[in-house]
Amino acid sequence: MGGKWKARIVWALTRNDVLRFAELRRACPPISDRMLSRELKELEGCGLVSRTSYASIPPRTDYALTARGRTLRPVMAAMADWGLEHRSVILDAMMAADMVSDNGS
Amino acid sequence: MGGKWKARIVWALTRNDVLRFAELRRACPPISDRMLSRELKELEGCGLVSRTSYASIPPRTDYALTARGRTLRPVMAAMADWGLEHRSVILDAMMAADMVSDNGS
DNA sequence: CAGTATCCCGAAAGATACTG
DNA sequence: CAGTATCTTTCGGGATACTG
Repeated sequence: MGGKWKARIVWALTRNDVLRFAELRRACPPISDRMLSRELKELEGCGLVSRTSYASIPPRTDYALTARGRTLRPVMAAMADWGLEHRSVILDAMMAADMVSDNGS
Repeated sequence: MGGKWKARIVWALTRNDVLRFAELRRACPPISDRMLSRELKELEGCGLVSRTSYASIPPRTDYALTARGRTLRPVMAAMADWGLEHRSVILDAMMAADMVSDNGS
C-alpha cells in the first residue's frame, strides 16, 4: 500500500465521513486530478473506500471509507499522534544530517 | 520518511532490541546490502537508530532503536495489529481488482 | 464537476562487483 | 562480516491537454 497520497486521502476521510472529488483535492494539496483519481481507484480496489456517483448535472461523486476502511482509524490516529509529537524534532535531526534542504511547509 | 524497507527494519528492531547487519538482512528479505546500508544511514540520520561498531576481526556492528526510535512502538504495534487482522482479506480484494499477481509470500 | 489520456523525467531501488 | 561503488532499470508521479 504505497503511494504518496493514500495516507492523506484516508486521513481526510477519517475526519470527514464523506467527501466529493473536489473536496478531497482541496484536502490533499497539492495533489493532481490524475493522482487523486488513481489513488482513489486503488483504495476502492482494496475495499477501503466506497464510491457513489450520482448521474446528475453537474456530475457528483461521493467518497467515503468502507467499514473496512474505518478499521484504519486506530492506525491513522497512532501515526498522527506520533507525527505531532516528533515531527519537528525529527526534521531538525534530518537537517543536521543534511538529509533535507529546509522548506518551511 | 519514505523508503520501501524502513518500516520492516524498525519493526525488526522493535522486536529484537539489538541486531547486527547480517541479522537485519535476514529479518527483511529480500533486501540488498546496498539498500539496508542506505536505509540504516537514513534512520541513523533522523536519530531513530543507533549504530555501534566494534573494531574486531571479524568486524561487528550492532544496530538498535534509540530512545526516540522506541517512541515508534505504539505506531508499529497499531500497524502490525491491523496487518494481522486485515492483510489476507485486503490481498484478496486486491487480487479481485487485479492490482496484484499472486505470489505467495 | 469529475474525471481520462499522453508524455516524460528523476528518484528509488535491483544487479553485480569489489574492499578493509 | 559489514559494508561501498557503479551501472542499469523501473515506475511513481508531475505537467499538460482533453472529455462526458
